[in-house]
Amino acid sequence: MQPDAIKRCLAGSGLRSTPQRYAVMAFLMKQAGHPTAVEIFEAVNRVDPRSSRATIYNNLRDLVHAGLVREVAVEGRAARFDAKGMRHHHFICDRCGNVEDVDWYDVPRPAAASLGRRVLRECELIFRGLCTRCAPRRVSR
Amino acid sequence: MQPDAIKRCLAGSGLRSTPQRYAVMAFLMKQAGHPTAVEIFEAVNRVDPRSSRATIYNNLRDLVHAGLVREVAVEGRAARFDAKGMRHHHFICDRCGNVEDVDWYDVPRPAAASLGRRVLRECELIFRGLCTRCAPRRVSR
DNA sequence: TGAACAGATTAGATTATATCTAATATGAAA
DNA sequence: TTTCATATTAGATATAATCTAATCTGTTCA
Repeated sequence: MQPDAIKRCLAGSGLRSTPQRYAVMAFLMKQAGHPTAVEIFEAVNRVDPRSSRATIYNNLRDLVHAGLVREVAVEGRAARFDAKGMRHHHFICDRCGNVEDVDWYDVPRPAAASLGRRVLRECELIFRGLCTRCAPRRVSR
Repeated sequence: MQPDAIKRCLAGSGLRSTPQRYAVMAFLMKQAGHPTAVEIFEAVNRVDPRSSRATIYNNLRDLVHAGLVREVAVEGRAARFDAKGMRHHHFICDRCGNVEDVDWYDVPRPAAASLGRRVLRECELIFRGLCTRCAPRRVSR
């Protein structure tokens, strides 16, 4: 069990462990950034068991549905994915579309009255602006 | 809201007032929901000056860039748009993808340390779950 | 008022992203 | 092992958005 945390993780969510699915999960867990489906496709195929595009998308859908992976929609660009490790918020760059993590802190929930009959599953806080690479260097003044 | 207000609004953002652009803005301002680009395309063309798909997308891009309209990316679905009227948060339905408004309340900003060199423009709070139509009806009353 | 022209519009092609199909293969339970 | 529900595959298809290059138009200013 301890030798393979990923397999346990998949089994615990009722997902069969296949080389392709395992590779996607392993890649996302060791990855610091927030790759797109195509980037994941290329990365896992660079190693070995060749995964088709459909398999990557299928597995990402299943992993998101199982709550192991988070999908971040970015307007005008491909969605990005990350393994749900430590809780965190997301910063999306206006300029390059990159997604970066921001330390997690608690967010106040809305008043019951403004939710009405809606069933709240989660609150997501997204920051927008210029990411580390796109922000202008500070100029002494 | 008088028709002139829209023209002033556009001019104030350095945007020329054209029948097509005006129609997009007018539609979004009188619209309670969060239509997709295609829905806007169909709605404004149902009235009169025929707008091409490209014009709808161009104008939406310009209006978003001018800060008059907000774009909401929804994973796996088309983006949705609304005129920035009163500040509000968004609720995205897990099941149908609909976007609904939630009363606005202030969100605490992250600590400067966790932003680093990043330039923060805005904080966006997104709620997820089941929308009014998709939530199961309450049994007891 | 009416040129002039920067900016806007157009139809349709193109690109980008994601899903579907149906034939085949495989993990894991028994 | 055998079994079979589940997963994978290549390629086609669907959907969302952008691009192209020809044409048109709002606004400015003489």
